Amino acid sequence: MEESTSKEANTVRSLNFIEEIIEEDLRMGKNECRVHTRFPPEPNGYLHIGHAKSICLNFGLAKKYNGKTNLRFDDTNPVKEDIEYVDSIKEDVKWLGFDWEDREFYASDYFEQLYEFAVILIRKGKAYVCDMSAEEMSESRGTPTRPGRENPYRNRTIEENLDLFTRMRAGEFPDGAKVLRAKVDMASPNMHMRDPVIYRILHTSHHRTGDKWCIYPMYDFAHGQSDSIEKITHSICTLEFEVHRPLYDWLIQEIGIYAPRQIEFARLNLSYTVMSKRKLLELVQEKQVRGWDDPRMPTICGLRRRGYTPESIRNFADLIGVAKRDNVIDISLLEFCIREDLNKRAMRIMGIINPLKIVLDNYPDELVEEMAAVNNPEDPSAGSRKVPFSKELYIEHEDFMENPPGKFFRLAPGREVRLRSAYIIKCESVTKDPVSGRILEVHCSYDPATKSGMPESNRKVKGTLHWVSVKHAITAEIRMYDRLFMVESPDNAEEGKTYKDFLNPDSLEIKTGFIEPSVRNAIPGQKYQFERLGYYSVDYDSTPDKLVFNCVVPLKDSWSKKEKTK
RNA sequence: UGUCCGAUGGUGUAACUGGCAACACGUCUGCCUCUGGAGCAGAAGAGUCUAGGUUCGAUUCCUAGUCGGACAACCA
Repeated sequence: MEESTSKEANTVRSLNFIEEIIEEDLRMGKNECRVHTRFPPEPNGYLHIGHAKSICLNFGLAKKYNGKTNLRFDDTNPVKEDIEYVDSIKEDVKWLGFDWEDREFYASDYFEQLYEFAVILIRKGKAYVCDMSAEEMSESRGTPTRPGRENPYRNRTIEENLDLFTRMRAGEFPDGAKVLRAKVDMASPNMHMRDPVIYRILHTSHHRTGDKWCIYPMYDFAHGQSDSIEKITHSICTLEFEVHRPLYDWLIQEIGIYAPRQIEFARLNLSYTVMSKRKLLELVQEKQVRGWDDPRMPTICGLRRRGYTPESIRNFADLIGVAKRDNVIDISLLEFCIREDLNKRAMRIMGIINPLKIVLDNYPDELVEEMAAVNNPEDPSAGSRKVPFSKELYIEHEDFMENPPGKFFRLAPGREVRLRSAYIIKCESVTKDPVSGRILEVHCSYDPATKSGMPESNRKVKGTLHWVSVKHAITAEIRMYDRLFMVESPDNAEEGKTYKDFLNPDSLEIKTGFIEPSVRNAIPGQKYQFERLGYYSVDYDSTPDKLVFNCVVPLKDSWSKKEKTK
């Protein structure tokens, strides 16, 4: 005991590289020793498990160092954004268990300020209005290995630029006619420094600012400054923004405002799924799945609907760690997290998915007994419930074999087996369809002395089966899910193939199950362990008349695994 | 043929900042069990991309190379 506590005390968890940077900054007394992070989504899609990693990171860091985290929407592109997405993002962050308090911000809140920043740049001769078309611009920008060319508009006077930019804002020019560019260095080895566009004309109304603006800042001109305005101390983002950092630094330096410290980490990849907003959107639009919250989707709302808990996702985010190298996390780690959580909390019930009828020949025809069943062996406080037992029962079809192999511990002719929370039964005979040879029902005898809880019930038998009384069972729709893709990395498609070629045609299987009556009033979101099968969550489609369950994750099954590897 | 970033078991992350590699998932044994779940006990699995160098000593530092990733949207 003492040893174990001292062992735990000695296991000081090592810091990840971001925590190391933060602690170093704290030691140096930077930012008055504040830690202030932010989660900055663009409201143009639903959040997925990769965002969950970032959310847990940002909010977790602030919590650890007594700081704050803002929720800020980087809503600089009205053509792709929508209020639907901001609502879903807020819901998802909240559901994950994080609170941004009163700090819900929008880059669009800063449009006026950003405009002023642009004017500062123009006045300093560090920005100019450019009339080139997108094609011309891309042509003159060069390539990563070849420097770009300077263009004639680069040398417009400050006065002319000021005038033109004012008229851009006033709506004098059509979309695409002009842009405002930062004047940095057309020969920079970093493409982002080759006079990047910082404002474009878009006569599109914005979900928050309406028609107030017809010019909108580019992300690169809004993101860093927004962090600066919010006095973010550590701007944590994914690796692909590493090359943008010199631009952000340049902008902030030239404008002369507070400089946050940007730290980049590797985004999450999960095996057997895709993680890009674009691809997830395609799956939704092409109806490959039933929507953003389809339980097969790696979206947060999909995982929620599937039956994942916020705790399990937070724990997952914790276990995967943070680093800069590319990674692909095995989906089995996510599954481990939800099993671990639900094992401690989910009520156990009995349900049959592939029914096989058994008849207890020596059981009184009309008798119904109420069997006491433990709700959760992991949690004594969960109590117990009554489950009706009668002469005719359903068991799982896979739990019976006529000619079983060696290590089969379940029901077979002449064999005894325990019915969970009930009696030990013995298989006496099998009735088959004379034509097809299919097993119709199995006849058994029960041993009245072995009722669960009774003194003589301790007899050891090899197997225990779950069951449900035929006349008391309620039916339910059971949605079984398999991985969405058949290969580990659907993104790495060989020539001529796309991730969609690897979609698993059997990722959804709908079955009708027979469930014990105690769950009749189950409400959507309620989670259960169907004993010996897996964890199931009541779907939103469920009604009192028609229960619908989602299989969250099956229980580990060392028997079927052994069979499969044979 | 550029710039930046990275490289540790099947996977992910560590290694107290130079002292012969740890934790978790997964895998495999055994025990236990009225869930073949859970739990318990144990095992296998990397000598840290390569080659040099510094050092008594390198996963940690230096150099060169190899491999992988990111970057050429009026997207974010």
